Amino acid sequence: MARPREFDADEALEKAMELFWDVGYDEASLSELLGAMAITKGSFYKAFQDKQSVYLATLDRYNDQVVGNTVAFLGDPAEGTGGDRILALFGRIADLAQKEGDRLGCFLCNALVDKAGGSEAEAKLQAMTRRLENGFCRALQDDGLEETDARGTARGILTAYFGLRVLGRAGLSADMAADCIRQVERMLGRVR
Amino acid sequence: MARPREFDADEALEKAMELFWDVGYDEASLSELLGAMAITKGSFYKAFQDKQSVYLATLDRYNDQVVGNTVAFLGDPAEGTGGDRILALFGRIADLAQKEGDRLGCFLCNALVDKAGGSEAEAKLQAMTRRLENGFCRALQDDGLEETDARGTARGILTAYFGLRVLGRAGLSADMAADCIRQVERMLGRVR
DNA sequence: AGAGTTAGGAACCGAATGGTACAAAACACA
DNA sequence: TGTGTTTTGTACCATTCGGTTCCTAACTCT
Repeated sequence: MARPREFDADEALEKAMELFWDVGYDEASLSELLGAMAITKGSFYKAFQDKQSVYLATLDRYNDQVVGNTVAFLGDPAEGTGGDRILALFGRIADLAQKEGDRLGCFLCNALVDKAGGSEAEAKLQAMTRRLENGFCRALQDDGLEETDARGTARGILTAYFGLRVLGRAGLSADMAADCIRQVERMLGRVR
Repeated sequence: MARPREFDADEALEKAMELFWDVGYDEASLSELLGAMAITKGSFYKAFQDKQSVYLATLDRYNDQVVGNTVAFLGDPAEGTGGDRILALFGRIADLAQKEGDRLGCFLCNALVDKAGGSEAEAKLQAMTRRLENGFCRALQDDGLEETDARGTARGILTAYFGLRVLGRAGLSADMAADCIRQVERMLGRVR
């Protein structure tokens, strides 16, 4: 029984996430943020609390969507063995990074380095990291590895994952990516 | 034949590097920078050009000192085989990261994610990355690996290196670090 | 001691920062 | 067609940003 909102809050949050993902928290000024979200200051502060809470919301969004999809893919038996899924994930990331102009990297990884958003953001990021680790771990367990072995290997793979995403943001070359993936294969016991 | 400088420019640059290392480029405001360097604005702009050129100078400093030392260590036969040196380096990093309160990570890695300082900074960072890769590569060649094999493995190790440093900045646990190192051992062909 | 030169520090600059206040606009409902 | 409610946009806020100006202090050399 009042004036309806003229923008889609979810869509605006998506745009905000893309900006934070690209340039980080501080470098994303409020005016840039408003431009990306295609709303004005009034709507912004009416719909959300402030810049930081929008940042936290985008972290949640990344967790729900990107991390969620990734973990789901890692746990999907239809995509082959656990090892197959892990390698496929790395292949996708490498392909993405090689594309000219795509220098985003991983929002989780970038945000971990950024250290913005206070302790609340840090807690979210650690939870996301654990979730990713568990995704790798379960994929390995699907291949018959016992809990402790799978955990250890999963952590090694998680490390390689973050490393690859840093290099992707730095501008990864095709053969560099191929070499990285070959090492992941070695972690999976697939000697080549 | 004039008034001498009251501060050590090299020492001030060291402090500037520590600040950029910790919080990144944008988050390090000029006043914070001046506080860390223990000089006032007049001296700052007299001795250096501006904030960005100081940032670039700290990147050079990191390259000269930290990256230089690391590569020197990797190439020092007195420290054991090439594999020994690589594992020792990872062990040192893991120990450092586990220490409570040390959440700096690697300046090179942080700066790669930060994407600040323009194309000049980017060129320096890519050069540093290549230098590190070559350090790993030569260490592996010392163990008898041929050029192409060493190159591929070095890149995998470089990836693990960056991943470990991201996790270190995120707050690495002791067993997480141990698991990561175990995977590096696997890359080195030392099955365990 | 005096001249010449450079460092230091404070005042000042416009622009941009994140955030607030408020009036006008646009709707739902009676 | 009002009436009440919420959104929207604009004007405004103090603060901080990186950077400049300029005068004084401190030194070296003759």
